[in-house]
Amino acid sequence: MNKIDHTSWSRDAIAADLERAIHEHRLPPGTKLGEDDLAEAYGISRTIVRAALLALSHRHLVQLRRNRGAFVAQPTPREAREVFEARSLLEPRTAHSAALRMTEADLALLNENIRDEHAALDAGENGRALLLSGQFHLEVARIADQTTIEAVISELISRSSLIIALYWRRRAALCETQAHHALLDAFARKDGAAAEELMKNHLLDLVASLDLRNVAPPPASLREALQR
Amino acid sequence: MNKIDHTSWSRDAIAADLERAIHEHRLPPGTKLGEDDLAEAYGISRTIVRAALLALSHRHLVQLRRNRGAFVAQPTPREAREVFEARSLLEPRTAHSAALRMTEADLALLNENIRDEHAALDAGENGRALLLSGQFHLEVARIADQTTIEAVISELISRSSLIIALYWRRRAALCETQAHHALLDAFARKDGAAAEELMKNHLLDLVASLDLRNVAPPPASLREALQR
DNA sequence: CGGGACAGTATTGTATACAACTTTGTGCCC
DNA sequence: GGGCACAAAGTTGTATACAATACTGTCCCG
Repeated sequence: MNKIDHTSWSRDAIAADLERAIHEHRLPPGTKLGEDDLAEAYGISRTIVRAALLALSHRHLVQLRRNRGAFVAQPTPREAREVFEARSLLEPRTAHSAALRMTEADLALLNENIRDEHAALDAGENGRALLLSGQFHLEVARIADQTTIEAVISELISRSSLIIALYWRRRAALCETQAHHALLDAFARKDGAAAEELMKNHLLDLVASLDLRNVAPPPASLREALQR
Repeated sequence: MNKIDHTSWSRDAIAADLERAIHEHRLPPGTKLGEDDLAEAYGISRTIVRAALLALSHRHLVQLRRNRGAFVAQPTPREAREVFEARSLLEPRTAHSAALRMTEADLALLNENIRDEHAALDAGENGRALLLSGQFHLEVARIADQTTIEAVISELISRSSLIIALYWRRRAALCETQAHHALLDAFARKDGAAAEELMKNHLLDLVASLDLRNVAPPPASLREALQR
């Protein structure tokens, strides 16, 4: 693997870099993240890589298996349901708060985000579109000015990206940006109740677009499958 | 510091041990957690201590300051409000679900928990009582069978303990166990709506019992105070 | 030819050595 | 005596060496 150009990677920088790659589906669920590989790729020692992997494991993006290594997490159907259950408890009310606090600058930012997402979709950059879609939700939490809830939602969004990688059914990504457009309208009107309802339905639509029948997620490797 | 007897402490065991000590207020907010001290106390090298501290920092129980060390976190009044805001979004609905799924064994467990809490209070073991009070809330999430939400609540409860250490006003701890008793009644009746409402009010009471006027939390040390 | 034991290889787990930084103490100069 | 520069001590940050464990391939035996 080529060395990634960067003067000096910190633990957090590496964790963020990996999280982004996971979020964009460049590192699909089950991918092994070898310590030596990563250390060489980033040009540092395993010490920092280990710390970054530990950080990602606390966000449930990486599964650590003792003496076996780190793997990009593979949420089960149950975990997938739970993640969206949690999001539906947090995000609608957060959208409500955000609507009431919305400024012109915030609206412009969200609008730009939607535009970029469209552009990414048109260019066939699905990973980037997914990342931007997540950023939209995160931005809403930021606008609601709830740092703590924002941190929780941030993790849930990243996990949602893994869930989508495993269980996405429809290819119709249009509904995504449309829902965001509708939310933006409600935000522009500072209509908290409408934003709350739209967010709630948006999340329900997302879950509905998943195929969570009890098919086991693809194993990390053929070997893994044989061990069961 | 004396060496704590244990054949071999793992990273998670140390993190759990420290978290418990923080939860019970044996390690008050601002306490410096020196790596050498902990390594000697647990009879292991700094490597594992660092990993445990990193884990705790991800739960916002420990604040890591580069080149300065690890300190038991000192939530700001704002953070305190946000933590209870998050709890009030998650816990009432979770209590609702729990009520519908409640079994006799669950009821017995919760009942025992309340009894222990009473006993601890009578014995003047306030730290232990606080830990048990937190466990009650965590147990509810477990009964609701929502692992993901349970993990989030677990962190919020631990942080709440730090908040209470810093901002607790009333000494009247009676309301605590009374609220838990009322919840238990609703659970026994499998009355989800009542449980949801009781939990909501219980959390509101908790916030109301805090003094979150913008007094800065006590500094980690005299030195810290002078630096500002 | 199949299966199991075993050795070799590769990867992770832990401890430790050293570097970098912060803090603390001392002394000089004004 | 106050303040600044500098030196010393202590603590954290990072890399690396070694130990422990898991994986892979080979050989031997039935």
